[in-house]
Amino acid sequence: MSERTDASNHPGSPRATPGIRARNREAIEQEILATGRRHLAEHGAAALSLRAVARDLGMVPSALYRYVRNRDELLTLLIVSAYTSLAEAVETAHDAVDPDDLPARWTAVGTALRDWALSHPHEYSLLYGSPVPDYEAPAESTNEPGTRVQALLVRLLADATRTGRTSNAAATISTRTPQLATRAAGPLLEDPFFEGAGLTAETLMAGLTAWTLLLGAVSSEVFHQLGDTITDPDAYFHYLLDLAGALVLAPPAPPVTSQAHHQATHQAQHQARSRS
Amino acid sequence: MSERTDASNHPGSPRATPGIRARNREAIEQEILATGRRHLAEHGAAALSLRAVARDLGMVPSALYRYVRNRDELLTLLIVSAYTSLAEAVETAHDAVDPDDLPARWTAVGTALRDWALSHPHEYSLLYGSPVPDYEAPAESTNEPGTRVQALLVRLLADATRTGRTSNAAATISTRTPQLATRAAGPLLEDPFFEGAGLTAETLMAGLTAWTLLLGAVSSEVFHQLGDTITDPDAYFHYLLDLAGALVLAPPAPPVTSQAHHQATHQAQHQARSRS
DNA sequence: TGTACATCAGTGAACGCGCGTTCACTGATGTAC
DNA sequence: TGTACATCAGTGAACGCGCGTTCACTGATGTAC
Repeated sequence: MSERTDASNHPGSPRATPGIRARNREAIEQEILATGRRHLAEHGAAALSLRAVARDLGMVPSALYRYVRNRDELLTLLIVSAYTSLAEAVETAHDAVDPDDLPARWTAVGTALRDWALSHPHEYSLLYGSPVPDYEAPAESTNEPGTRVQALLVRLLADATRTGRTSNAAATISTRTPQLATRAAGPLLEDPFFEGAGLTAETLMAGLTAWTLLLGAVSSEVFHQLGDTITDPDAYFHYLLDLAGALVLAPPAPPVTSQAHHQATHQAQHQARSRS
Repeated sequence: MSERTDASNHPGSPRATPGIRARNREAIEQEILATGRRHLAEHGAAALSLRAVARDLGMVPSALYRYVRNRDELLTLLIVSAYTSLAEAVETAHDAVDPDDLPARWTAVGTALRDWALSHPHEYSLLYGSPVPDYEAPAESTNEPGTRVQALLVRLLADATRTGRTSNAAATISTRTPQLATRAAGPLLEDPFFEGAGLTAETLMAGLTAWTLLLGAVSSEVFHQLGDTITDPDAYFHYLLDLAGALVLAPPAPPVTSQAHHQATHQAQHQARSRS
């Protein structure tokens, strides 16, 4: 094999050995993605055009077709890239936190999501805004990166369930909640995505509520639907985030005497038992 | 004046008396709006074009400029029209319900909003989805129709506050909520839109939470973000709607003995007093 | 090591499309006297 | 009542723009023998 590659070195060629074409190809694929991302960030998905990207790369438009089947495929690549960027931001924030502090994990996820959205508004729109007309993302390339954040939250729910630190706030404030939860969440619990996490219907639905509230809060801010009346978006967001977290997770143990701590733990375990 | 109009009837003209031009003008303005709406509904805002609308009307494109300054103005008209259509749907549903049954009013508003959104997805996207690129809605024409639904909800909150039927669920499930509420809602309470409703910071923020949750639920459904895992969107929506309502309104008096009803009323009034 | 061929990246021209907007114009409708 | 003029709706042609995509091509890179 190495002989092959040596042999491919024509005399006088100053370039490195293995697959000069393959190298260039990968480099250019990266450049295409990068300028695609830039265009997306600056002008939004609707204005994304193969011609414009080619222009920016100093290429003729038709050249792009060596790398991409058509405009839709470029869009798909960018969607995957955006999901990945978001997921990495969120996972990094999440992993920087004491894994045993469940509310802190929720807060980290929520704030990271919001920060990412505010600094990548067009990407956020592409992922969680109105669908791009006449485009449908192919599930096979989009599903996995598109659910990493949710998967993280399912792990959080699973940890909470396992250690008896889920909240039953929803049932507390609305007596009709449990039956509605069972009806809505029943089939979901058998979905591979949730199966194995050991969630109850109530916990799953509380989690979905928190997620919906989080996305709603971020969307209303990114899409400028708050009007100019909301003067302190930070406070508004953290109110919602705190409330959403409280729907899912039991309140954190207050800084207390060891005896009170004992009680809290006991209570949590009791909850866990009565749930199974 | 009637002489004038009579005089304008040329001999042989079969048309009615007052302002044949004015009549035609209004009729055509309506037609433009109607076909604009149709295009919006069928292809979405991004695909809305003056030329296409003109084509559908059997006119030459330049003719539209007699009625509309440019494309953006048409878009503005359609936005106002969509807001109005939504508001009318919601108000009708709301007014069909016993005004003293606060939870029923909330449910009516929520379901009407969802139904309207599901049957007008592109209009909903235009109002509550990602912003249209390079377009900013002029506040002066958009503000009033764009806040009718929220105004309705503020009235609901005001009624609840006045009769002591607000919920303090948020404070119950998260102890940090009240201070966060004060911080976030403080300036808002002085906004003319909320002033005079007599809301507390907590109630206002609970209302905003409910609204965010409602929009989040509807958006996730209209924008197909639920994935195919959610098999029963009705149940999912009603779970969220019920929960959102319970954040704002005290639980409805159960069907009880008159004595228990007495107690409930007493308790509600106590709440109302302790709040002021 | 050298030669013949295959592969591949990128070019340049062209296709057909739809868009918003301007402009000088015609002919009907309305108005003043 | 009749005439002269003003207003207005709608026409038709044109401007300049950008888009996605196809196609035959050149020349460099890689491969088989």
